[in-house]
Amino acid sequence: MILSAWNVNSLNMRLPRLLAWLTANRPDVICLQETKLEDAKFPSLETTAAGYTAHYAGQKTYNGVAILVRNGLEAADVAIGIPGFDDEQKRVIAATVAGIRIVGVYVPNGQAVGSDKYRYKLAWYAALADMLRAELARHSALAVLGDFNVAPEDRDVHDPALWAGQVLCSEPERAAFRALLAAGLSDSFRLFDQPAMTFSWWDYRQLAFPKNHGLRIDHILLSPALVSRCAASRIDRAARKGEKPSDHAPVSVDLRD
DNA sequence: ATGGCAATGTTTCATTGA
Repeated sequence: MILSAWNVNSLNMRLPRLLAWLTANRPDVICLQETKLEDAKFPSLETTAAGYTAHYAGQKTYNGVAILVRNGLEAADVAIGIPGFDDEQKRVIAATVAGIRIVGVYVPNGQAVGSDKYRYKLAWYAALADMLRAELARHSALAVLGDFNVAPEDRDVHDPALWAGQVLCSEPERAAFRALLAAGLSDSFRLFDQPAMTFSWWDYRQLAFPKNHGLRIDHILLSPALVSRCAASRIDRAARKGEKPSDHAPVSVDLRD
């Protein structure tokens, strides 16, 4: 079973790339972030034609998340948002597929350390941790996938000195991310030996991608029951190449049956 | 084997992203 996540930075702009990627990779489930589409404008016809059933929670211009489930699998108990956390922004969607509780997340960016958006990000992370503790109590098989907007360690940063203390790398953000791990989840990428300087996001500016000036901020977290099934965790850097790429690459895990 | 911001809507600039 393959679970994937991809911040598409506008599903409208990225639909041709997404459909091609689905055809080439055939994940069983893919969580999308930054669809930037109201629900009425979601391209259901196209995702259906590609062999996926889509569940989504979107809004105009910003945010927006979706879970696409390959034909032959059923999505049960679809839920939007973080229970008990009042939030206009569409950033979380969950579903149960093949006995696995899937939570797709688009964590707030935080803009700048100390800003209102930064405080919102940290509050949001605390609410997510509460939600995931509750999900873990109900589901032994839990996968949390998406754009976490945190580079967990310096080895997830192309130039740690440049980024030290900056948003996405600050210690309070890293502590907020580690709180998810402390709840009982593992960063699937670090279950395996990985090449150094492997990233999931590169700025559109300043030749960041060809210079590999990136960050690893897109993650797949797994509960112990899924860690024991996990055979691989990877980032598809090739998807960042070419015309009109998203600034993020898709991330995936392979789970044994 | 890559390329010098991109996407959106408030639209010809401002806002946001990371």
